[in-house]
Amino acid sequence: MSLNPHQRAAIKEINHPLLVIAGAGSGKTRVITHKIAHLIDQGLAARHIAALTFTNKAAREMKARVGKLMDSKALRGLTVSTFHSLGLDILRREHKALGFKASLSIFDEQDRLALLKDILEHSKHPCNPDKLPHYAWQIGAWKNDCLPPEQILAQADAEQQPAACLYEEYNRCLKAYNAVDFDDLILLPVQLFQEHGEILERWQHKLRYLLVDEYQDTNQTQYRLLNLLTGPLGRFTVVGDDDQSIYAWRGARPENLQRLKQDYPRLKIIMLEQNYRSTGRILKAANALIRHNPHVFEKKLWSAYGFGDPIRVLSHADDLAEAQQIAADILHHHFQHRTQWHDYAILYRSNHQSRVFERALREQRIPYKVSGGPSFFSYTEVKDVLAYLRLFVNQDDDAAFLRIINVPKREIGPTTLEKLGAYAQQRHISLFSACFELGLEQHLPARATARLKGFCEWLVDTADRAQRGDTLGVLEEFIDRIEYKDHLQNLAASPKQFERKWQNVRELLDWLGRLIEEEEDAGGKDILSAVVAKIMLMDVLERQRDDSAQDQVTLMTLHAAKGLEFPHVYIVGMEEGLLPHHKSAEETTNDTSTPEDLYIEEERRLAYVGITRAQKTLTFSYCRQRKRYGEVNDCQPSRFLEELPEEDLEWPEKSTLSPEEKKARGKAALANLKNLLNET
DNA sequence: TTATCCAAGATTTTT
DNA sequence: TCTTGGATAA
Repeated sequence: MSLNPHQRAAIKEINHPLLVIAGAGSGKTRVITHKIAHLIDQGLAARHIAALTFTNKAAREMKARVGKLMDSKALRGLTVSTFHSLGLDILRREHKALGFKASLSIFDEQDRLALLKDILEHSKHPCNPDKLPHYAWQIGAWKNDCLPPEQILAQADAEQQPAACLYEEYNRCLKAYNAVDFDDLILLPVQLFQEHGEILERWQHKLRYLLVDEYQDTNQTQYRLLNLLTGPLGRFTVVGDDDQSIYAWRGARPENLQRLKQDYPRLKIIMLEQNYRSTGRILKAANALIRHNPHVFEKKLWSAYGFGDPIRVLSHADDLAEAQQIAADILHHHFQHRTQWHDYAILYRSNHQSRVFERALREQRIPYKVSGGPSFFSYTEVKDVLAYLRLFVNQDDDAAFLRIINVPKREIGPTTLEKLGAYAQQRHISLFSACFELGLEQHLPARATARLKGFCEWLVDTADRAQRGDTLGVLEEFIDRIEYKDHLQNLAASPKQFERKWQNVRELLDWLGRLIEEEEDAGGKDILSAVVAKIMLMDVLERQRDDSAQDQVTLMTLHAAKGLEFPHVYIVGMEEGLLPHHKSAEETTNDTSTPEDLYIEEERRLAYVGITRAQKTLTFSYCRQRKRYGEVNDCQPSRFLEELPEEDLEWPEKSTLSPEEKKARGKAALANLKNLLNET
């Protein structure tokens, strides 16, 4: 397909910083990939170009698509990666300037929580242990806003003071463990560049043009990184859509779109409004819905395709009926129109809604896949094995140490660890180092010390052999040696569960094998270290590479659906309280500026994302009653249904209430709920 | 140190 | 309703 004039303009514009406002389905990935090709044609070497995405999947896809445009020789050295991978790359190369060793560990969310808990238990912070998740969230939020501890401590009010102290202590511990968390992968490079002009210059020299996908999802720190890397000239193209910003709750700052105008006066803005995905009617509905949000960049999607079928709105007695009828509807439609199963998607607000649909689809013998859900790396067995690997690479990684020191059982229990921890804390050293200190024997019984030492020696020995060669062989052997398989068998509730867990371990090892090979081919040193760091940044989607080829109905959350498209889309659970979801009382009080409105706006964008996934037909559904946590509740249809053009809806059960009455009811119900939450 | 029971809490989640 | 983690007993 050829490019339209706007797309072509976006590709040719290379002398000004460029913002492309790209509506859903307007071919934004095509713009980025063609622009990379264009830049190379203009004589800029591929190694000076970087395209940044948020997910591994997006990066992979982009790589594949550029690969189709140009031959691989011209693309050598091109960077197409996630923000986090780029950050890791920078950290691994510049670790000395930041005072880290090359063998970094990466802490995930669980590691962060465990570390914070440990800090609270071992030192006398004035923090309430019950609010641990809140502190973890707060620290992440500060890091996403590019605010290091020193700055927070200086400006924190009395209420924030405890969390600020905790933040500082937490960072100190990370440093001591030679570890960074996910947010540090962006924040530390920013700090590095701010403090070391010569290093920044080197990187600016290396990366001379940056392209960013899903720009509306950048947070403050990522924006700053972009700022620094592209320099005052602003050699970048960023592509985004403010209407598809659905990650503000995670620190994304869609206002980064507007900020560009102020920070780069030379900025050019190009709008892509022609949609190559949906029927006119679906776009009309999407435009109508999103008009209810305030806009800085007015845009209106249009399509050269036909107007299409009316949008259906189905009403059901309860969630069970909803699932069964939609399964029946898909079955019927499938046979009537001779479609493929993968033409259908069922989208919902929250994961727990998938259950009842899974059952209904199974009963109708409709093949399906559930996308999303728990990440591969959230499984205990995967985390355990990874913890061992992290320790092989970096023995000071206390989070990993604590995780597996007694897994499988080695008769090293809480009492021993308690004493070891206190000792390590007092000497300001890692748990691993503490095991070898002579002074430790005064605090612990000889048997316990011997066991600890024995384990540590084995660890060093294994790590050594793994680093010297036949890395994968050593890894296979160590799984055997610690009798992890037996451990899983003992732990598992059923043979089936055991099978699954063991399978996960095998899969992890397969991956490691592949990554090790890749790394060896690339001729890198420190192979194990590189591989372990890389695997921490991967996600479950990597596994589904093969799945996607199968003919199955897709079930997923609206969040997960961003960037995808399906001929026939069902958006289910269109109810007040579910699709605008009710927020917890705590969060409501946290925000300062009209939180209620901002919140509804993001929920509306979520609905917008859902609608714009549909190519040919779109069906909404809601329940009059829904079972929640075992309790039956009455539901009202979502206010968003009222915001769609009535003449395009086929809504047989539309209630007799006027829109105003409904809106009032919805608001009242929400207010009521908030009061209830506040009181308790 | 390990096994078992009970209570709390349950949006979304790119890395 | 279901899962997960913490407290308690053996």
